[in-house]
Amino acid sequence: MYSKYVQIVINNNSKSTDRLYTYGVLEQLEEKVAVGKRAKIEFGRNRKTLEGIILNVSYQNSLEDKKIKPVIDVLDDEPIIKKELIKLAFWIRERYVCRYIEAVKLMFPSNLKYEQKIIIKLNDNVSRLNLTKKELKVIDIIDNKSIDINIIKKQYKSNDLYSIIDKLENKNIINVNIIETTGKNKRTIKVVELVDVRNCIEDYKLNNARKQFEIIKYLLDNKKAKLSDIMQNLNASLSSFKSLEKKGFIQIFEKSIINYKPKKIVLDTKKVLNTEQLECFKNIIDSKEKAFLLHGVTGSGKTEIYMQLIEKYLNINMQAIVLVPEISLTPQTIERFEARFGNRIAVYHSKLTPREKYEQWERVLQGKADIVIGARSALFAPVKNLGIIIIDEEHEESYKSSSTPKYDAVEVAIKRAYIENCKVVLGSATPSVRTYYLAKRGYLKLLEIKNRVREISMPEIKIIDMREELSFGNKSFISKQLYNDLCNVLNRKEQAILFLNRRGYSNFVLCKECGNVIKCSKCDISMTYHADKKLLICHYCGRTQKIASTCSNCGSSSIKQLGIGTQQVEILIKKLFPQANVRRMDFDTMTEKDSYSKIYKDFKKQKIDILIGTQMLAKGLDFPNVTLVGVISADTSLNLPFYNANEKTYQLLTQVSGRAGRGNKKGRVYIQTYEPEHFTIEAVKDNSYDFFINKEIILRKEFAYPPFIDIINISTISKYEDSLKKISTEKYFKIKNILKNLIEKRMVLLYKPIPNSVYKINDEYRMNVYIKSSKKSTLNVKKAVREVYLNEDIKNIKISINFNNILL
DNA sequence: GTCTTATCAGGT
DNA sequence: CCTGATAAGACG
Repeated sequence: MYSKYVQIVINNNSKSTDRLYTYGVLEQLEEKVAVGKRAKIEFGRNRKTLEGIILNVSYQNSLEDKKIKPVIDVLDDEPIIKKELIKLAFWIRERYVCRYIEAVKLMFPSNLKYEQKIIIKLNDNVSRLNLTKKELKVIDIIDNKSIDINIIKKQYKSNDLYSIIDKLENKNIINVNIIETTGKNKRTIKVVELVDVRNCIEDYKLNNARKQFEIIKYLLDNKKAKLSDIMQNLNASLSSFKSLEKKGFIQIFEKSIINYKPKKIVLDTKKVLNTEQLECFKNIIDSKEKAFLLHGVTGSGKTEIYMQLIEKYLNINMQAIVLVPEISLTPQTIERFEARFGNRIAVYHSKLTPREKYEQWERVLQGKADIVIGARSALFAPVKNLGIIIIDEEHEESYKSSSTPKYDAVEVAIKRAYIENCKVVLGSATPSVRTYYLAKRGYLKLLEIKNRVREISMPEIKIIDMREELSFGNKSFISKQLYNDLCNVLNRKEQAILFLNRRGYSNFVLCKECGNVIKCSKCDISMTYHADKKLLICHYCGRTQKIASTCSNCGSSSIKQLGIGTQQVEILIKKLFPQANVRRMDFDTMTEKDSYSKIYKDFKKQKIDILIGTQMLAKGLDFPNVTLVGVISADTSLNLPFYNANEKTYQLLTQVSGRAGRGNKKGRVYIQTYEPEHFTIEAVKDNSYDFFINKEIILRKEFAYPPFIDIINISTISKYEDSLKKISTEKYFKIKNILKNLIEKRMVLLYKPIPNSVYKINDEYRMNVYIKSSKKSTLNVKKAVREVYLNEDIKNIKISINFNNILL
């Protein structure tokens, strides 16, 4: 009966449909079906047809034909996911323990969705005679309106609704209408074209219709025009057009437009690579290896290497994907690429509307763009002939997805490169421990650039022991040395950056009498005082509340602000240097769309003397006149309770230090800390990545942390604390039982469910189970996690599975 | 995701 | 023995 079969994943997200279903292909669709296209199918006893994505086509099948339903229609003319990306999706499903559909959905924009709605309408003049009780009940619910069947379902609770609907339809009492949305919601405009020129002028009927005649005249001049334009110019109404169309004079049709206006671009010429750069470039082009780690100090000209690599592949008709951290995806970055490569660039980032995302995606699919630049999701761009993937600042946290599947774009990029047989280059001045270790083990080829491009020396880094400051009687959070040098910088009309990784005014507000700390009512976390708004703000959920003058717990008025934030630094610095122009750049001052570029421009024009901010300004800012960088406190980051706290601190401090001395003047960096002897701080001071990484790798091995083992974390999240505790314990024992053998053999360490470091966030509680697993056992652990946490329905509880990822 | 069937408590 | 609520299972 069927000559072909397709394996389909159904586009719905539920525990038991996480598998492939076989459908048969009838003769009339034989030519149309293909891997990567979407298909319209019937499923179960659903009235609606559903959408599925064809992941495989075969000629044989083990099931009997009579048990197989046919594909109703094929929804795409061309595949929307190419085979290689399907392969990648399968890999993602295994690696990050998610469902097929969750992995497959990464590959195409979310608004590309086929859906059906069933709308019921009561016919006119219905007689209520001879109807059953149930039929009357349904009619009462419909109540003279057009209504979605789901709304009826909610009110009419028994399960025979569809048979009642059928009866009512047969009795001609109601009208059942199925409405399809294809999701191909391109932006369209209506265009009017004159089709029958000779007839229209002479046609007598037009003499009475003045407006219609005007329209014809207008079209005689213009031939084709936008409907909205004519309507505006002639003040005509739609009905005039409709009747002209009926008479056959004009034709109205929809034309899709893409909101992509090619800009005028001043092309930039390429720079000459120096010896070190050239060697890296050649290494990547010539070697047989696919994956490279480009470890180059800040200012070593990695971007120029990327550009020339891209050019190389464009010249042989291949395309490139460039991933940059979300935070660096600024107009400046894009302009830099446009200046080199012109308009054939597609940009992906999280601030695009669904439709804009779709448009960018489609440009790539249709081969209208050769370079895709974007945050992590750009990795899945439907590039046809992929030549190279570049990941800049590969150590950045933003490459790890925070929604399911919680993939790591760096790992996935390497996988994609192997599947598509293309190159992948990971670049960083401070490679992550994971990546560096991969290179050390030979999975990546390590390329190093030790010198800055323009023979600018690295900044001088001074560590300031804040304990000493205290013993000298300096209770302020600005050390004497930093203060003095700030004065010097201002005198020399140079610029300074002060860095503190905590926004707001103070860290928390405490009552000195009873020790009560003001916490967010919805989250289990202390509120941060914001001096500018005079409000307490929760940094987890954004909730605000007024600060009271007395303690809500004991009524005492000795309320104290503890811990410093950027706002407090701003206030102090303005007090210390009233003549200087001081500005702050953090999440709170970035409320408006162009605030970033505003501060950026002002700083560049040297309208700002001292810029204070959070990690936002640690990345990528390149200002030649900045000669001083001050890190107010290195300890906040160093003492975070994560196994990668050292790594993150090293990266952050190195990045922020790199902001100093990028011009001809020598830069200086002051790092204030209470732990100057910490090896991370020492490594930053000596600018020695090698020293840091070797020590850190030893520590990771000793304490059994990634990359030596895998950590899988399962977060259970719920509004209902009691059932959360119950379920998380139940699940824990269940998985403990499955993994019994591995635990006994000490291949797997399973920890009891513990409350998340911030137990309550936005009124939801979180419990975490951590599993440490030897690399050999990881597959088995993942299998068990899938069985216990993914294949069972858990009421009112959300599950989040994280693989080698740090949570909150 | 949607629908059907099984099961059980509670009521007639 | 009926009813309603809820959990479990199947869909190709």
